[in-house]
Amino acid sequence: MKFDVSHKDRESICNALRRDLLIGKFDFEQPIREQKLAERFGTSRGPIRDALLRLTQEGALVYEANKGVRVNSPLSDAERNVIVAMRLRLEKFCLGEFIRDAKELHLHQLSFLLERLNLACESSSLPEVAESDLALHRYWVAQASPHLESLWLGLSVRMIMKYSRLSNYKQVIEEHRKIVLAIISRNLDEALFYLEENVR
Amino acid sequence: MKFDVSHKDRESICNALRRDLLIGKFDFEQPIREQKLAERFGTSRGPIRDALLRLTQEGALVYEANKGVRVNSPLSDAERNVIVAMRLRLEKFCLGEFIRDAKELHLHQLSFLLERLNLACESSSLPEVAESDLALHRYWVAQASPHLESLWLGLSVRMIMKYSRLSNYKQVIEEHRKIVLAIISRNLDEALFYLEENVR
DNA sequence: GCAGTCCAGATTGTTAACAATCTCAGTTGA
DNA sequence: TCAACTGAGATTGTTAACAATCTGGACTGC
Repeated sequence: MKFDVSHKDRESICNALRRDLLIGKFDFEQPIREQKLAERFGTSRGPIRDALLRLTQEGALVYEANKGVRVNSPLSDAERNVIVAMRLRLEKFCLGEFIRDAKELHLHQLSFLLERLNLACESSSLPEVAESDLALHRYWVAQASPHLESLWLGLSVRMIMKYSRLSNYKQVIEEHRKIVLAIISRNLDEALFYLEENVR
Repeated sequence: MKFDVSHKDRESICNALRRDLLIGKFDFEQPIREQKLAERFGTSRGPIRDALLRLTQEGALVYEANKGVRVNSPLSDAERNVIVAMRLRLEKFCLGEFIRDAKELHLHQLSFLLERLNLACESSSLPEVAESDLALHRYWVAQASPHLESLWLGLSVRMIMKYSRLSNYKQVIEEHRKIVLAIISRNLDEALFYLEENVR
């Protein structure tokens, strides 16, 4: 397993921008300029365009011909409800598969990701909390179905951009601790219950 | 080698490739080469990369670092069921919004798209049928919520790539005629019923 | 004043050349 | 024999230059 901390490849650029969008670093509707990002990441505009195009397809940005991309406008409450329902439908399926198939190694990895979230909350770093939160959920999704992973990511980012209720760190930790404990004891119903409580 | 000079902008390239993928022109797992597509569309590799990246995010293709993209592997039945459920959740919401807000103009446009599907079926052209089918559904989704349009597109493409049951043209026409008639008479329950019958 | 025109700077769109990486057949040497 | 190495060709990754388009403000003629 390898970790990419460099900020030079496309994946890392995309992740860094996604995190900025998640924590509300940019305003809704704000235009995003390629040249500025190219300077920030120390590359040419090519890889930047790749990352922006990808975030556009995820729904975080919106593209207009010959005008580039800007941050997408916020969802209506009704639209957000639909997205939440879709994410829950997807993530519950993955959680079921995960609990059925997870080996000891995977459960241990879950504990590790929970601990990472714990540390992020204790240091009160919003970017770290947002990323650790997503990474934990993403783990069981990716393990259960790589096919559905990028779809899940788009839904989650779009959800969180609307209401970032990650400010109550104590509650964040408590909710995820309940989910992970239920998974480790392979109690599907309990895990689904706490997942719904956390996501909705 | 045949040139597709009528399709030069990124959107058109993406649409042309998506149609090829929908009708099964490429095998699952088959690698897609940038240079070959660049020659086909008469452009350089830049715009081709944009289109491939977008189709990757939609889930039709899959990317591997330094190896390019290949056609994604087929979904399992369980994964497809999840996708179908998500698409229905999304499209039913949009259909509700559409029936509530549609003006005479929009209903007329619906009739036009239905007629286009009709002609495609009569000429037994699979690419045309696939495209007209998607265009019809896409219309009420886009009218109801531009925010959700690209999400819907990804779900639909991924669904259809697994089972292309578009071979029974007579049934395709009949199913969509029922949906459109229900929409025009603003009968939501009936429209939702026929939509579920058609999608699932 | 004001609608219309025009220009210059800013920004995105495209291209070709080059760099980095992968693939795979052919070779080597134990 | 066969595992490991090697190198040429194929393919993707990146870059800088150039083309096309948009934007905003100054200018013009009325």
